[in-house]
Amino acid sequence: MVSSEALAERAGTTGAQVRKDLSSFGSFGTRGRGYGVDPLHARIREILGLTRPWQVALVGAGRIGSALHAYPHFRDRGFRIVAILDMDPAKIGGAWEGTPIRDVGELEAVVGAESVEIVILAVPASAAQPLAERAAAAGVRGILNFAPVRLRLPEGVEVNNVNLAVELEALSHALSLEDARR
Amino acid sequence: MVSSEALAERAGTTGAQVRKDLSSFGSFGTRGRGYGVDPLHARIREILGLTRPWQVALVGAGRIGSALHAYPHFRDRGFRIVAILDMDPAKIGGAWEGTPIRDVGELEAVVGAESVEIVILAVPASAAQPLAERAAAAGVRGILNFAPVRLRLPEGVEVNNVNLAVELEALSHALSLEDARR
DNA sequence: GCCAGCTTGTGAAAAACTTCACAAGAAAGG
DNA sequence: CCTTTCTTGTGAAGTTTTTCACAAGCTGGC
Repeated sequence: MVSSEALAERAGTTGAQVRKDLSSFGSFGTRGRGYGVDPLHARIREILGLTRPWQVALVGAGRIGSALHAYPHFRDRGFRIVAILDMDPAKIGGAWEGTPIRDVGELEAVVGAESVEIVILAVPASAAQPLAERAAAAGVRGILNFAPVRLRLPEGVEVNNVNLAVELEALSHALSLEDARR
Repeated sequence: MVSSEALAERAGTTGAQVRKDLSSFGSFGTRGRGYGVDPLHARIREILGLTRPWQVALVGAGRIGSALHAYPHFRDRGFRIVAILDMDPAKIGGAWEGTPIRDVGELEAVVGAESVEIVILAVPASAAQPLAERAAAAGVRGILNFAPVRLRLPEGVEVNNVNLAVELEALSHALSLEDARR
């Protein structure tokens, strides 16, 4: 068992916050005892939609793509990278750990054939928008976008942006504030 | 010139929000016209602390480290990766684009010699906490942490976490919600 | 020089989120 | 079986953030 307070300490928040958040998905704690770790874990996996695997295509076989492909926590949580696409002829025809790198021109075909629901976009900023549009048109439901552009896509396509420069800039801002306070 | 509404559209928010946010740093728009692009850009760089370069050490020369080192937008914004550290003897002694890869045992020495203020931590989860502590003790002020652990550090050290698995999980959650609505 | 048309900056209102605080319930020990 | 101890779940209070709405102010044209 684990208490809301113990969870809060690990997550960097308060017990009340943890309880409020969890209670919005139903009440599965036990008063006086806390939350059972296994049931809680199972429930969170359910809430996050991790109880079934997701078919993922990796678009962009550059350095970021390479890092993401090797990232063990994706596979752990049921994200299956079923295809890798790139536009560089030097890379097309190669393979990463058995998964072939295919021509990005085949995007639509791959999405259809492999029932791809999520695309990880790890391409240069200039290539991102058209590729995202093609993926969306081909039926992809979610895009994890590493390109530093805000994608404009039709309603119904979920986009999650990761902008590495912004993360460093946030640090820079925080440190500058410190400096200014002195 | 650019209006708050135009900025808002690009950023995915509202004009009122943009104006409130900007006004908290002083008023540098012109009524009836909007904001001058160049002054606005300069002011934001100032606010983010990007008017001077930051000395950065990259700890972890794996795939993520490699992607980050090659990421052009860091250098663009004044983040100078002045040192690369790793624990793998096969990598130590090598170099990336002229920057030598050094033994992570030299962390403290490097931080001192190069006046490193920011560390990018791109190491496995198990190695992150001790390395973060060492960096903090050596005088590093900010850490950009890619390891999926919550670092516990003394007050005054800024930490910014990037958790790639969480980003995909957020997508998964959003798509599951859609499914549930049907 | 004045009027018309825009757009900022900002109080006030509304909404969202967090914290407080405590009744309700569960378990362990006697 | 009763009492003590602990921790959840949740209304209410408090705080923060966002939206609304409009006076203030700039610019261009006449």
